Amino acid sequence: MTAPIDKLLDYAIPASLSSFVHIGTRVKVPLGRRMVWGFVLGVSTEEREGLKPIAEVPEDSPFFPPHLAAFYQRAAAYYHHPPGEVLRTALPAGITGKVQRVGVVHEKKYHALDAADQPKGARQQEILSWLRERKEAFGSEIGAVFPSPTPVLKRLVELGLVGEEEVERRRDPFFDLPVDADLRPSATEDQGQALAALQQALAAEEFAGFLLHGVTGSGKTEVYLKVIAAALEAGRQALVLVPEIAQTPQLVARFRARFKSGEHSIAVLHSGLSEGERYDAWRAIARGEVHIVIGARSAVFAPLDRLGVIVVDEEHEASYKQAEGFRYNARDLALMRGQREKAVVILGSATPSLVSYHRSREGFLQYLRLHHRVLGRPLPEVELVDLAGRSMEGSLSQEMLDALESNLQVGDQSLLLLNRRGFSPYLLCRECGATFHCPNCAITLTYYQSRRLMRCNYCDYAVAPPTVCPECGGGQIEPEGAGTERLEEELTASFPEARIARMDRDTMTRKGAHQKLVSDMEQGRIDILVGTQMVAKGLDFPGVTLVGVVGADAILNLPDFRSAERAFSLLTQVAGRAGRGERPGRVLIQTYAPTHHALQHASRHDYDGFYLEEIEYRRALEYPPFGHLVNLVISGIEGEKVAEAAERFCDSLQACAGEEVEVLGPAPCPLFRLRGRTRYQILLKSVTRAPLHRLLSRLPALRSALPRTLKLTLDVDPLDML
DNA sequence: AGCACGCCGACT
DNA sequence: GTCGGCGTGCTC
Repeated sequence: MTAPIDKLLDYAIPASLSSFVHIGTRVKVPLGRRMVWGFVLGVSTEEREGLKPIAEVPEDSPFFPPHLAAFYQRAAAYYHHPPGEVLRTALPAGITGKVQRVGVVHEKKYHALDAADQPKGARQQEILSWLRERKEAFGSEIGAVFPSPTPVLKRLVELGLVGEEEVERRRDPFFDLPVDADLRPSATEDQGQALAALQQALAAEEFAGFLLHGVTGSGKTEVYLKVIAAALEAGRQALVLVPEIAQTPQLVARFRARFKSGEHSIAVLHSGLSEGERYDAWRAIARGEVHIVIGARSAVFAPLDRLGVIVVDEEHEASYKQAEGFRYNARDLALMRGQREKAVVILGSATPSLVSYHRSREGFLQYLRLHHRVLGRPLPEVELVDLAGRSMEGSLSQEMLDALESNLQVGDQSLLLLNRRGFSPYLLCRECGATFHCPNCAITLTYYQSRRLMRCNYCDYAVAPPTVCPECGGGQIEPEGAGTERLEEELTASFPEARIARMDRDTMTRKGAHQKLVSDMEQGRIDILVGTQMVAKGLDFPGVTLVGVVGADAILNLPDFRSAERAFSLLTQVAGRAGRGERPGRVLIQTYAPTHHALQHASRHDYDGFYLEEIEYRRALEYPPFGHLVNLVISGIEGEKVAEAAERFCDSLQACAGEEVEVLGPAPCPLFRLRGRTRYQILLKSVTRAPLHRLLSRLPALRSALPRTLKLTLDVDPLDML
């Protein structure tokens, strides 16, 4: 059922429906007093008393091939999440709700019949001879050549010269987009070696997991393209996961360029699709018409039947983890799926997650390295700018200003990273020190000068900034610290002649905004691009020779055991944006902690050095990859009750836990209040997974002791614990 | 989730 | 004497 019920329910198959009910079919069934949508995960011929019958099987079934039923259930079991909710996440939206919001769209398709007759009308002759040439065509295709052809076609059908049929039409937003020219560079030596290993594994038709570790600009995409071509050649299919499609238009464009010929169909799944487009893409995949699926994390559930290759690009990205509801990690599920379907799984990254790198050293993943940038381009030189003891007027040091100035002089582009949205992270009363907090969340309100408001970045609460301090009545309320909006303003003041643009969640909301900014950068219409971590990802601008990181410390200082890893990875990624063209790049990182190991190793492009140092911290604390974590969050409106219940719940967990599982907490979450709810967390830690899963399987029983007004959320393998 | 049941206070 | 608040339990 698409309801949060922990178990699967059994229904009788009425004789009249028996030939339509298979694994993967969508069915309407009675549940209590209502009718709900469900999906068939298993079929049995055994007779059983007392089952309610399936009420209806719609025409658009089946939705997924039989072997995926087991995969979905495995995912549900691993994350201890109700199978129905898993299906709701996995399948396209709009088919499981009360109202059927999407449906099949039909279109007329015409074909010339075998008849020598010529019609009398000129228009009829014109269209018929065109159609005889083409053999068959959709109504819309004919309409594109001849204006309003429908009445003419109707007459031709009546005359028996043309046949028509209703066919299902796939809504495809990429259908009309122009395709770039395909460049097929020959493989470098590194790429050749990686490809040989991958193709051998593909030919073996067994599961094989790879970590493709290639510095930025080393040509990982070309490796993906070539392996996928080999898989298609062998009659198998490919699944490509990317962190966020909207941010990787260049990658999608290269796939479309390479596989544009009619024989291979690509489906692109992403959050920007309408429900109808998503539904159509899903159905086309389920019918076996699609050979390559490119998509964000939920594409890991796509109903491909003969998978040969799964690519997880930028595997270290946190966006592979769904942060609410069914909290799965698409990278981990991709490995699970690859094992079940005997596919080759490639995790690609310039900065692999510590966990994946560790798994490659342990032998679970085969390690492939691309050492060099293509065309022998050098990695940029990185300098750390120590801010300690300086007084700066704005956010930028003299070194940074000088570097920007000289880059402007020679006409090169610069990229500045500041991982903070808005104008300033908070407003401060100069007289009494008051700051302004979100009433729903334990966080200061970010000040947005352009819109004259203070906004919570977590719950979107917004309010006009006060002109007098509500605490002391003083009138000196000023922004403290800087976000991208303020940085953009500072730059405009320092470099009035420069063309400056900003890229963050606030400027990228309009449809096509991202595309426009990318093309402006590519065409050299921007001198300085300011942005949040968005600018660090997936973009390839050959004109950028200077990258500046304005506040490295904001990334380092999050209260999370992974903050060093995240900082190393983000800094390395953004540094890799410099010098991808003909001229070498340069990177400046401003920090108050220049000796931090993440910064030191990032500045030397030394992944292994970082790994060897960071892995010892993890080992000492039994954090991943040495221990496995589950984060339990108990939340509710009334803070007192939550604290009390969390305490009691923790005790009962402790009582069940046994020796191997450590139960830590309860502790207030770093975001103690979020969207009006008070939150406590309990962390479970274990060196092996089995005892952890045993404890979690007792959770439904333990949960019933919690008051129903409180919510318990469960996060297996959490990525952040805020 | 969504629906029914059941137990308490406030009203015609 | 009944209407409706929400805490609790169940759904093949």
